[in-house]
Order: sequence, then C-alpha cells, then structure tokens
Amino acid sequence: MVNIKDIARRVGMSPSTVSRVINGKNHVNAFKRERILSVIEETGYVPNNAARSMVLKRSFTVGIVIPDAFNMFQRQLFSIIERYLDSFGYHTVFFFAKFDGSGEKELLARIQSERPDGIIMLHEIREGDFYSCLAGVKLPVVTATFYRDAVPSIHVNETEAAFDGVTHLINLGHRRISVISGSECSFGRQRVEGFFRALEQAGIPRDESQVILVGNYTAEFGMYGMRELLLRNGDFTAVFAVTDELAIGAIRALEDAGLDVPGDISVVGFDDIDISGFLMPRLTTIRQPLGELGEKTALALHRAVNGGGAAKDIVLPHKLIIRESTRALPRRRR
Amino acid sequence: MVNIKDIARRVGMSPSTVSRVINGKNHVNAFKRERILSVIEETGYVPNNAARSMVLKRSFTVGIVIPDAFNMFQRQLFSIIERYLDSFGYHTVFFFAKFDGSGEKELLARIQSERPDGIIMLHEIREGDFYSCLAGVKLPVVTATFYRDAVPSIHVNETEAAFDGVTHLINLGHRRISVISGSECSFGRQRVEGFFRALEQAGIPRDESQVILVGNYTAEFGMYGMRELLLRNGDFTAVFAVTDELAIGAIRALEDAGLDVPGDISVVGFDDIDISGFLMPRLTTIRQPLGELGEKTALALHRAVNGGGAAKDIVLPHKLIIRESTRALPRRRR
DNA sequence: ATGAAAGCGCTAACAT
DNA sequence: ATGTTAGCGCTTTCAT
Repeated sequence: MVNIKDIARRVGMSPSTVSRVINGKNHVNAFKRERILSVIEETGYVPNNAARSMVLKRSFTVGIVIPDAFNMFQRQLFSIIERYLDSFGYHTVFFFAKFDGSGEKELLARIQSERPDGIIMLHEIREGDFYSCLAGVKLPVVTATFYRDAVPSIHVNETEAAFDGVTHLINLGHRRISVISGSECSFGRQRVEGFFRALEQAGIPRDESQVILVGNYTAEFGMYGMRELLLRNGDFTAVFAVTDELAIGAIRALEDAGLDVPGDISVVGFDDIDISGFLMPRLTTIRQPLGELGEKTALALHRAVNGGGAAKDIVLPHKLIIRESTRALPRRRR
Repeated sequence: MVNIKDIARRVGMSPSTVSRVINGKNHVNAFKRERILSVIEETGYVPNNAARSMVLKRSFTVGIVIPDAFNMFQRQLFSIIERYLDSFGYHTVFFFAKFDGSGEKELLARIQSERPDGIIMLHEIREGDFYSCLAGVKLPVVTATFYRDAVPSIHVNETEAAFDGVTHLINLGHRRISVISGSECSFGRQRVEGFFRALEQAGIPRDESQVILVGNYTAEFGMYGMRELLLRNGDFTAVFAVTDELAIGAIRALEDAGLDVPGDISVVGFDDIDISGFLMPRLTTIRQPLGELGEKTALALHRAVNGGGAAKDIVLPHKLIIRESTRALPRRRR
C-alpha cells in the first residue's frame, strides 16, 4: 500500500510537508498543497491509522462493551451511539462481554491492547476492579442504561419507570400482579424494586411468590417464566415483564394456556423495542428515550476523552406507552 | 502505560527477550521466562496492538460491513460470526454502510485506514469498484448471505428457499398469493423470483399487481405494504413476506383490517428470527442455518487471510418451518 | 515555508 | 540463548 513517503517522493517534497497538508495544517504553499492533494487522490493514498495513533497516542476509536447476547433495545441503542460517535470522528469497536460475567480479565486485556480513546459500557460489570483498572490507565468510561458511581452515567430512572408501569396496571383495577425479570442485571432488580413500590403505594401486600426470576431477558425465558407462574396457580390478573422480549414470551405462554391478553390478563413490557407497536396485541410498555440516550452518551464520552467537565449522572425521562396489552379489570373480577 | 522496554529494564534483559516470551517463542531460558512473566503480571503490561500490527503488517482484526439499520437476522448472524472470529484470534470492527448505498467512498477509506486483515460483507454493495479496490489492496473479502462473483460467498439459495415457502402455500390450496418485499437488496429480488417460480410451477398465472415493493425490510414497512395490498382489493388468501419482520407488520395490518391470520389469510415469512416462534400466531417461515452460516463465513475468511485455497461459493441448506401462520384453504374458498 | 531527524512500541533479522 | 539494530508509517520539534 502507498504510504506518505511514496507521496513525498512522487511530488518531490518531504514527508513532513505531505503530512501537513493531510492534517490541514497551515504554512504550506497553496500551489504545493494542490499538487499533493491531487497525487493523493490519484494514488488512492489513505493514512495508516496504526502508525498515526502510535505517535498521536490517540486511536480515534471508542470501545463499546456490550453483552455477547445483546437484546434488541441494546442493538437499537448502539446503532444510534455509533452514528453520533462517527460524527465526532470516532470509530467504534466492540468488546463483547460474556453475559455470565466470566472472562473479565481477558476483556480488560483486549481493551488495553486495542487502546481505544474511551469506553462506553452498555453492559454492566460489577467488579470495581474493572473500573479502577480502566481509571488506572486513564481510559475515560461512560456507562449507558445503568448507573455507576463516579463515572458519567446516562440512563432512565428504572425504578420510577417500573413504578409507573405497574401503577398503570393498578389504576386499571388490577390488584394481583406478577412480575417476570432476570436476575443478572441491575436494571432487572431496579424494575422489580419499582414494581414493589407501586404495590406498596397502593397498599397491596407484598407477595414474593409473584416474582419470577429467569436466566435472561429473552422471549424464550419470558415464556418459561410465565409457565412457572401458571404452574404456581397464583390467580394474578396482570403481569409486568421487565423487558418487551420477556413480555412477548409471557404472552405466548398465556395464550398457550388458553388465556387471552388483555381479555384475561394484562401485560406491560419495558423498552418499547421497534416491533412492540406491531405485535398482537400491541404492547403497552415503558419507552426509553433511545435517541436522546444515544446522543447524550456519545457526547459525554467525547467530553470525557477531551478531558472535559465533571463526570455527571444524567437521568433521562421515560414514558409510559399505553397500547393494547393492558385493559381495565372488570368490576366483578376485582 | 507500561511498555516492553519498561519490562526489559525491570528484569534487566533486552526487549527482544521479553518480546520472545510474550510471543511464546523458544530459545529463552526457562528461568528468565518465569521472571519476565511474573513482572508482566505484576505490572499489568499489555502489548500495544497498533505497534505490533505495524511491524507485523497484520492487525488481527476483521472488518464487518453491515447496514447501519441492520435487521434482527443480521444481528444474530454477526454475533455468531464474532464468536468464531474471536476463537481464531481476531477482533471485530464494524463498518456501517448506509442502507441507501451512499458514502461508499468514505467507507472504503475507513476500511483502508483501519487496515483489517480481511472483510466480511453482510451488506451488499453493488459497485464493482468497491470489490476491485479491496482486491487492489490485497484485502481478502468474504460475503455472507448473498452471492458475489469471484469472492467466497456463504449463503442459502434464496430463490429455492422462497420457492419452497410459496409452494407450501400452494400445497395448502392457496392460489391467490401476494408477496411483500423490499427492492434494495438482491435477496429481496431473489425471493420474489422464487415466488414467481413457485406460481409458475403450479400453473398459476403471473400477476404483477400481487407484488408490493416497500422501502426496507422492517415491520413498519410490512404494515404499509399490506395496507397497500388491501387497498388494491386483490382477493388474495395468502401472503409471502420476504422477511419475518415484514411478516410481523403485514399480520398487524391484516388484523387491523379485521382479517384473521391464518383463519382468513395465511402468511409465511423468511429468516426465522429468534422471536418468530413466540409470536401470535407463531410464524411459518424459512429458516436460514444461522450457526453454520456464521461458522462457515468466519472459516472462509480465516482461510482467505492465510492465503488459503480457492474462493468458493458455499450454498447452505434452508428449511421450511411450518408453524401457525399458515393453514389449508377451505375447499369452498378455492 | 520546508526539510531533517527523532521517536511512538514493537518484532525480526543478524550478531554473538 | 540473548542482545543490538533497523525499521514499520506517521507526526512533530527543531533547524533553516
């Protein structure tokens, strides 16, 4: 591949001069600049990022840590983040983290050897070691979709959001409400917390048998969770599935059991993934402000990379989207 | 950050020796090796990839070209590809391509400046320039999910797969069948082609008014497509949606119009994305062999990078998955 | 305004 | 078995 020396030789100037025009520096004869530009064009020269980043000590790359089994919401989110990052001149490289939390050591090594300018965490890693190690090598970190002490975090108030979803159910007359969640991520725990707060506020007694914790947040596990709930024979009239995908699976299990949603059981999800509004029934859910989440995250990282401002916790507004999967409970069933 | 010289100094040896143990070379005293390893461990030294790739002229990175608005099937696929690539020692970096095909020039520049060892195309780019440019810089390319002349391609036979899906409908007694597809990608065109072949084989006359081409392959556009079809008032009894997401939207529009699936209209999708088996109704669809597709793709790239074998076209078997969204047409409606 | 030279962190001959 | 040296492609002083 053609390099900067080749260009220099072809135009009969020094590499420094070529470098200057590539980087848009001043102090170079307009005439020569034109000449260099045209040779670059005709040879198809493209700077070697590895070489450049070595001297600059900047890679213009940001790493995104994301679970290997990322869900649709995360998928949508990172597309948006990528777009903003791109507009700031960064490339994006993925660092997949095992959902079960193993392999953190390797993850850390991979990150360090790649030397991104910053890290966006879309996957929660609990070990404080992870963050302190990153801090130790002066790698700015931003977390999105969850809160982490001492680093900029962009997220909704999960607990309040869940509270709103469950309160909607309560306002509809439901009193016997179940919840299906995963246990792995803190958003799951926080949403369950919000669930309990809503019950409490309504004076509904806490009943641990109404919470089902499953292995992950997919439709498949939503189905398993609901089957389990059905087996327990608890006579709930509504379910809060902590994720839209969980909700999809839960509805499936309900209908398999001959129960209609929302006729017999109301279901509310969380995230408002892009197909939620097209499902049968259309899902009532809590929307996270995807666009804003992505924008703020990319911006926070950009600032952090440029030594900018204080690490701030940014809480974005959620929104309850009422669609067809929830319905007022008839008086006689209350 | 600590570098190889630091390590060398601390153990009182030369950088070469340190380099040798890092790279697992022989010809180094077992005793010294231990010493070096322990210092590496305690300092948390991690090699700098940029520096290493500069001298090795290998980045141990593979680029994945994927549409910025990638669908669920592509999302699932690349997770699998990434896993295999990782096991071969590669990192994965994304190169998002605009769905509308703009910005190819920039894409090419980004790829070249990043200098991956190879490229996997999950997004079809039509311009021959793109491939010849990559070939010009000796960058191995593999395409997955679509065929491209002269490069290894791993994909199903889209036309035959679509043929099978539509034939299933025909075997169920349907004669008036519509198709919803996007026009952008060749898989869309090929699936429509398979649709027509199935009709032809069954002696059903070709009717162009039964094909709807929409802007992309999402549920949203599937809904629009179906509305359009309904407006035309064609009295079809079955629909082939060229993508599961398109099918989701189509079913939505059908039900909104008071039509039941599969009671009134049968629907078959394509891809078998992970939620298809949980939807209401569970989707009849054509499954692409995701795991094999991912494995073969990663392997083909790995081989191509290592100067290996002939560029081959690999066609993988698809499979018709019959679920609930299709049903035999009652005799009286034929 | 331009060029020469040093150096980023690493590996691979080439010596020894 | 180990150290010395050169060099990967680039940017940036420092001269001029």
